[in-house]
Amino acid sequence: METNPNIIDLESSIGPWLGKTVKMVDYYVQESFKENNIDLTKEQAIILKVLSEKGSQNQNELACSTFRDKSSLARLLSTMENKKYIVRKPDKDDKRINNVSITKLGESINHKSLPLIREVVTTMQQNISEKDIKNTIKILQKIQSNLTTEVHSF
Amino acid sequence: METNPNIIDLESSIGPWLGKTVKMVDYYVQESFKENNIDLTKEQAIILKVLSEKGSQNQNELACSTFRDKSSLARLLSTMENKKYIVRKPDKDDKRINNVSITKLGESINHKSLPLIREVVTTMQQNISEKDIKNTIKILQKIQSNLTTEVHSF
DNA sequence: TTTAAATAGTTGCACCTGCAACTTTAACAA
DNA sequence: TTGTTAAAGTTGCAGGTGCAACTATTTAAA
Repeated sequence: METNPNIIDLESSIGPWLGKTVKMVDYYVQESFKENNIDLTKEQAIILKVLSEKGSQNQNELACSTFRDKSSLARLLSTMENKKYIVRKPDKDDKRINNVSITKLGESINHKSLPLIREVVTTMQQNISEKDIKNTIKILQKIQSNLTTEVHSF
Repeated sequence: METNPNIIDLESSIGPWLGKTVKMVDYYVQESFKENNIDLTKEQAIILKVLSEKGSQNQNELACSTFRDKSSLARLLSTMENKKYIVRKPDKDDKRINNVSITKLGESINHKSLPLIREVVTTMQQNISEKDIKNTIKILQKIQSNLTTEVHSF
C-alpha cells in the first residue's frame, strides 16, 4: 500500500481522527449546555465535577488533575469566580496557597450539567460494544504512555 | 459494578481519555516544532499541509475541510499571511471570494514540518498493532457518525 | 430591472491556552 | 539570622475558537 514503509500515511493514522472526534464531542457538549440554558463551558464543567467529587483543592492540584497550565487554570477560575460558581480562600497556614471550593450555585449547576454530559457519552458510544470501548480506552492509554516516556511535564 | 445501569460512569467512558490524549499529542507536536526552530502551530501546520496537497482553495472550503468556524479560519489565515506562509488573492469572477494559496516560504516550512509530524505519529503508535490502529480508527468514525446524526453543522 | 435572499469574509465579544517573567511567601542553608 | 532557593499564583503576550452581527457582492425572484 505504501512504496516506502517508513513513510507514514498521516491520513490513515489515528492522529487526525482523534482531533476531529474531540472537536465534535466538544461541540456537542456545548450545544447541549446551550439548549438547556446552562451557562457553562466544557472546561468549567470539568472543574465543577472535580471540585464536587473530590472537594476543595488548591490551584496547583487542580491544574495538575485537569492537565492545564497553572496560568490557564487561574484565569479559568477567575471566570468561574465571577459567575459565583467557585470561591478562592487563602490558606491559613501558607499564604501562597488558594483553596478553591465549589459554591452552592456551582453545585446546582454541576447537578444540572452531569446528566447532559452522560447523555452525550451515551449518544457517542451507542452501538459500540463494551469490549470495543474498553479496548479503545486501552489503546488511548497506550498512546499516552508512548508519549509520556519522552515528554518531561505531565 | 454499577447500582443503576442507566447511570454511566464517566471515568470509564471514552470521553475523558480522548481529551487527554489529544492534549498530549498537541503538546508533543508543539514541542517538536519548537525544538526544531519551526515557527508554526499545529493548526497552521494542518492548513499548510492541506494547501500544499490540494492546492489553492477559498476560505470557506478551507474552513470546512479543517472543521473550523469561518471566522476562526479567517484569523488563522491572517496570522499566517503576516508570516508570509500563505497569500489571499481575490477571485477574478466573484469578488466575495478569497483564493488562498501557499507561498514558497510556506512550502519550505511545510516540508520541514511533515517529517516531524510523522515522527510524532510513529512515536504515539509504537507497539500498537496495525489491527488495533485500524479498529480504533473505526471506533472513532463510529463515534463521529453517532454524533453527526443529531448535529446540524459539519 | 428593481428588490429580496443567499453567500464569502471580517469584526466585536467572550472564552480557553501555554510560556515567560514577575510577586509574594515559605523553606532551607550558611 | 540572613541570604538563597523553591513554590503558588498572577499578568503580559501571542495565539486559537465559536457565535452573532455586519459589509460587500452575487443570485434569484417579482
